Amino acid sequence: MQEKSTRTPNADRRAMMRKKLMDAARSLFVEKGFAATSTPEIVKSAQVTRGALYHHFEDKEDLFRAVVVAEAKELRQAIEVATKGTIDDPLGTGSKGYFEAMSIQGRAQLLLIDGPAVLGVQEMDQIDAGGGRAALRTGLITANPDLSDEGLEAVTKVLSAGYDRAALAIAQGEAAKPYEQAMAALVRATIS
Amino acid sequence: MQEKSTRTPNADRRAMMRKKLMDAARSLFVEKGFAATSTPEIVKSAQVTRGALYHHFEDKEDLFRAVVVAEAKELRQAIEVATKGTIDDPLGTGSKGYFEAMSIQGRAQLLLIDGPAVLGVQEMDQIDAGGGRAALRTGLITANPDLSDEGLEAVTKVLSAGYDRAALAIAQGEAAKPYEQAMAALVRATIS
DNA sequence: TTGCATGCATACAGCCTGTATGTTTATGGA
DNA sequence: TCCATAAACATACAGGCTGTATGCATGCAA
Repeated sequence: MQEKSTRTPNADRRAMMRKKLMDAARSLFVEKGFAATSTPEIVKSAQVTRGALYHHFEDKEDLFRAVVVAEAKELRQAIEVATKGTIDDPLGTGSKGYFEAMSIQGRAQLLLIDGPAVLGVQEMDQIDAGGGRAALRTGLITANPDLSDEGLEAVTKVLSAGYDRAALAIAQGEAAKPYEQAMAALVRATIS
Repeated sequence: MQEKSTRTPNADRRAMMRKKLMDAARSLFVEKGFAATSTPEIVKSAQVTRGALYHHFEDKEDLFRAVVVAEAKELRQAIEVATKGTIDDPLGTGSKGYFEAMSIQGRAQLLLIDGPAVLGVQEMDQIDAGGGRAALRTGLITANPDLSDEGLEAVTKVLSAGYDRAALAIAQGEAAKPYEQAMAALVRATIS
């Protein structure tokens, strides 16, 4: 009479189930895209039932959102760690950190392609808040405090877009170096 | 031996039906996105039946592809027209033409967000071939023939990504000028 | 211990997609 | 002109997916 000795407190249980679903979902979303991934597939991969999924998430999109938010958070933290305590060339360091963090399998697809399409550009902007773009902006300002405040936001956004496209190209198998150099040159030109 | 039928069954009729479906589809895709648009909605809006849709297009994705390809073609032609016969500052002219062409309602969403998500980054790259990016590259080379051939492709891509993000931001209601200036500055820095 | 809330599984209704099948219309040869 | 045929389009159907409703079990608090 082996009682259920695995009496996991509800809070842990909840976190574990969410993680299990999010991991399975992430994997499938990356592999086949959001639209082509069905909830039956996800729960089968996670070895639970759709009841669990819809208990923990509002709907399929909400699960996707959770995956993307977690991904954005990891990216943000990776950049933070990389740039933490760097005194000289924070832009170069941050750039390196960004490319490295974005080389994680599926991350570019999730954050740059499916995210905007499924959640919308506006919401993805929110989710990204404080991510690479913010670091880039402070880096630019630090390197050249004279940068006009007026256009700074726009410059930051388009440069950040360059970084994103570079990361995506690299994720698709293109060589990294030309892109790293291209972005470095653009940033250098911007702050001088 | 049944030889190849050379008959041309009502070509005009065919073109008109395709256009009617593509127009209705474009409108709904822009309004609600690809995934949230159903084929019953599309054909209702076009005042035909799903039979017509599936007669002219393989599936919903194929219809979307047709819409996107047409959109990309219009963009390309608009840029061509704008830059045609410009002697000085072809980059500035092309830039202006690009932004103007990208201000068409829904175009940025279709080409920059839904396109890559639905058709994939690779295929969108094909579809865009000869579009703004090609014009940008030749413009860069013309302005400064010394640009290293090695990294030119990468530079072109990240700059092009900047243009795209700028166009998207403008399409979302942000002011155009800061973005136009930011891109002009980046391009200037690149060719000098 | 008891009653309730939470966690999860099962069942169901509605919609959507793609295909198969039927009907009309136009075309080009006889 | 008329007919055979392929294209154009409409209708019907099968399977799958989403989200919700419902039911049972388990942890928790009183």
